[in-house]
Amino acid sequence: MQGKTISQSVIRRLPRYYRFLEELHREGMEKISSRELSERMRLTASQIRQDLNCFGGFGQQGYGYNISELKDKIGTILHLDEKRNVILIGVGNLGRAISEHLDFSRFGFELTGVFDREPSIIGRKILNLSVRDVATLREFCTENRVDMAILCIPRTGAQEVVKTLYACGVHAFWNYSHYDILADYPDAAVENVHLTDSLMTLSYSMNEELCPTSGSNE
Amino acid sequence: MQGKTISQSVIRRLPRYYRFLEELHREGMEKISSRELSERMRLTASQIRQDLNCFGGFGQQGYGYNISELKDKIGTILHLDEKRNVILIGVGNLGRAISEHLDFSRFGFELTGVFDREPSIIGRKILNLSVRDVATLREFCTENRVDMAILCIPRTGAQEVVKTLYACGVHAFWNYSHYDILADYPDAAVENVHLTDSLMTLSYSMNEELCPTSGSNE
DNA sequence: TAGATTGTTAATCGATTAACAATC
DNA sequence: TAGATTGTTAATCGATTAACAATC
Repeated sequence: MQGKTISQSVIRRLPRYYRFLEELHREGMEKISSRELSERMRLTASQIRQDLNCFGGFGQQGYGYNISELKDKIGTILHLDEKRNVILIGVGNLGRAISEHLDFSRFGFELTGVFDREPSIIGRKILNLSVRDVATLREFCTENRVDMAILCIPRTGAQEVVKTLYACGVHAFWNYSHYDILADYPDAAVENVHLTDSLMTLSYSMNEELCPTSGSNE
Repeated sequence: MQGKTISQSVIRRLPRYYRFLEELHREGMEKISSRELSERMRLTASQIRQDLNCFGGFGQQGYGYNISELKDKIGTILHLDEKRNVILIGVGNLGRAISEHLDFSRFGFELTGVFDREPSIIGRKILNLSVRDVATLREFCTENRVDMAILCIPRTGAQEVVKTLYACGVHAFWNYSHYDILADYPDAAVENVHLTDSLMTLSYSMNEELCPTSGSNE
């Protein structure tokens, strides 16, 4: 379908476009030009048109872009309209927060299984699901379709769990652990969330002089 | 001190260097060459040397880099050795998870205040801190030094809170809300964490054919 | 010293921006 | 039709990679 492969830079901007378009749609706006969108998103109109044209001509000369239509088009590109089953491994603070805080269904995901290895946690309820023993993971994945796994466990546990999951055909991971999945499974779909990296980046920038005007070149 | 400004691409790689060096240090390794580090991190040796040389010559010809020393140098660049006070706004699932899951002290941060607006939550304990009424935020920030705020509240609440905080001199934000702080305060130090963007990116990549070998150019 | 590996300059590559013809 | 704004090509910019002289 797509002629060329899409660069990572473009892909990483798509969710942001989607969020902005969702918001504009909610506000009742019908159309928008690349110029106006560029001002709101603080990027260039050129970039927006380039990005969108990776996927086809979604706009109309002299008019702009239909917001609702464009939002849906990007949603389709992101596969948000497909139903996928997700399981969560690790029901600590983070796992519980992610599963209860995020509305997965907005993105086509449904949480269908929740696992932990702590006996004291197994059997508890998370949303409408009772926490299963991670020892039964293989069994669960063979009996149920699982499209993606969220890993909220430490690095060591993650390696073991991914091995099991990958063997069962689960090749997509939302990885909050620091285990480097791609090193072992280069063809897996992996999205790493390194909260500590983000915190360190902030740490760097908060102490830099925030004076873009001071241009001493000596 | 620094001759040139450091590009965002370089800065974003620093935490990852730090993590890898920490791990190598823990494993007891003493020195490493840019080539070996490049293999472990899956990037080029050139890039590593370029990146590090933005901040000075940390290596030694014919030898490589001293791991412990380099780790500390990068830690200093990231200001991880400075003590900063942090407050958390919003003690829902996410706020609680972040404050209890992450060890802030590893990065020089100390959590000194926790706020919410829900009467049912105010007064509860998070770590060793009892949750304060967000109405007392201004008071707290004038009486105590606050270097950074973590925002785990919805967009609407965030706008209000940032206004108060910014006026009190808090100019750094770890922002889990979808409120666009930089639009209103362009000189603030902001690190946005958009978990949903990450999820959408994964959604995109998990359905792409993961066949880098298939090179049909038609 | 010879070997290894950095620091740094030059070459390449890719991503962003600018420009403008196409077209609604 | 005239005006607006896209889609797309060309120009620019920045980041990555390669190469190699400096040096431990």
